[in-house]
Amino acid sequence: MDLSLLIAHIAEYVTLNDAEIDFLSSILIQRPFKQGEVLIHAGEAARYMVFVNSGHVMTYFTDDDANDHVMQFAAAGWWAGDIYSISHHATTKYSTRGLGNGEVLLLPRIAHQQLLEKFPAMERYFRMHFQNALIRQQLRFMETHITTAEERYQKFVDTYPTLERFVAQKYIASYLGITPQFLSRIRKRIAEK
Amino acid sequence: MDLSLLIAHIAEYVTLNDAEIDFLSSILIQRPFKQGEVLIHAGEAARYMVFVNSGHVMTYFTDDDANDHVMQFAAAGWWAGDIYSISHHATTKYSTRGLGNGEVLLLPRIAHQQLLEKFPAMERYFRMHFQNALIRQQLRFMETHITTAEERYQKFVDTYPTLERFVAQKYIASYLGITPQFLSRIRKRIAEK
DNA sequence: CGTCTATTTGAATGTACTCAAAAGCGGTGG
DNA sequence: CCACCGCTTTTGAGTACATTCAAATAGACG
Repeated sequence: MDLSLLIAHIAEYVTLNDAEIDFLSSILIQRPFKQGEVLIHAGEAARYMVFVNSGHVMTYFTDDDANDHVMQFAAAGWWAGDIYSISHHATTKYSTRGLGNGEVLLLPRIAHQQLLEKFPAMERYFRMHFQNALIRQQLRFMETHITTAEERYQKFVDTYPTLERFVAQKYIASYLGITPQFLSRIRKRIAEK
Repeated sequence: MDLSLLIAHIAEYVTLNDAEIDFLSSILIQRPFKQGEVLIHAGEAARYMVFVNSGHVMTYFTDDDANDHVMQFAAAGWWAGDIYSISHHATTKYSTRGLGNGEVLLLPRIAHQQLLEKFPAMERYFRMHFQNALIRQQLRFMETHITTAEERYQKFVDTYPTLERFVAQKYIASYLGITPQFLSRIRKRIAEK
């Protein structure tokens, strides 16, 4: 199993010893996926944290009118999924789906708790990880207040230049908080420049 | 110094021993504030984490056109302020200001780091705190995508029923991501029902 | 090739914004 | 105590950004 990406990610925050790496490698589950495959289904009890090893995934929820709302796109080297359901052990409202082919590492909920209890370094790692995730989320939130949809789309293209090849525009629209029709018009406007 | 609120908040997640409580009490700074007083100024190096002991505060940034954008309201028992600047030791773009009279506890940046290094329980506490803060922030973000301004205002009133007495409507409007004029119209519409 | 879904385009509509002015409100000084 | 000043809130009119509904076109996949 290839843990190098995850270990590199952790090493940005804390130094791991061999015992920690061994434990990690003993609890993680390798899970390849294909284009469009759903890895976590809404309605399930949340059993796993999801780390993207290669490719991309998206986490989204489906409302009563069967419209999907994308919470997050995650590229290789990112954590994905619905933290709420993991931390509260509740059924999740969010599904996580592969975009293109790739692979995720699944960290079972119980194993995650053991990891945190056994290894202070891992507690520290996740503290820093959540702290930074919160910072990014706050930034994204503030930006939606002060930018137009066109500016957000431009920024999205800059941030995820490869993603448009794998994911339907309607999901990008949803991620940006606009309708697919309006994204189509934005793209037309940009193309005409 | 009254640490009871903070200790109660921590106790929701972890159990503290006397050494931890003593250390906490030795590093925290009590800081009363009056209506409208600015506790953290944008442009400063971020020196403190801010815990609200009584009253309310808001954290906001001021754009080039001198418009304020409210990131967060915090009631007693909440942490406030710009985590980014604390964790990256950068000057902050956000100010934090008292609403009504009250008191905050300031946790100096360095002391916070010592706290995390010395006491695994505190590392655990902040991991859980940031994790939950991230969950709430994600929820708030998704909700802005699928609700109208009127629904968000209604929810705001339900969540912070006392806050409207202390804070100018234009700040509530900013928090909701709308203009003060439009909030005024929303309130009129609701009153007519 | 045919079917299903996604995207594009058009037209009408709605939500929220901008600009502008009036009214309200709170504090300060004469 | 009240008159004035500055700031907030309200109201009005016009506008822009984004949505909805509907239909046509394009793409993907068996």
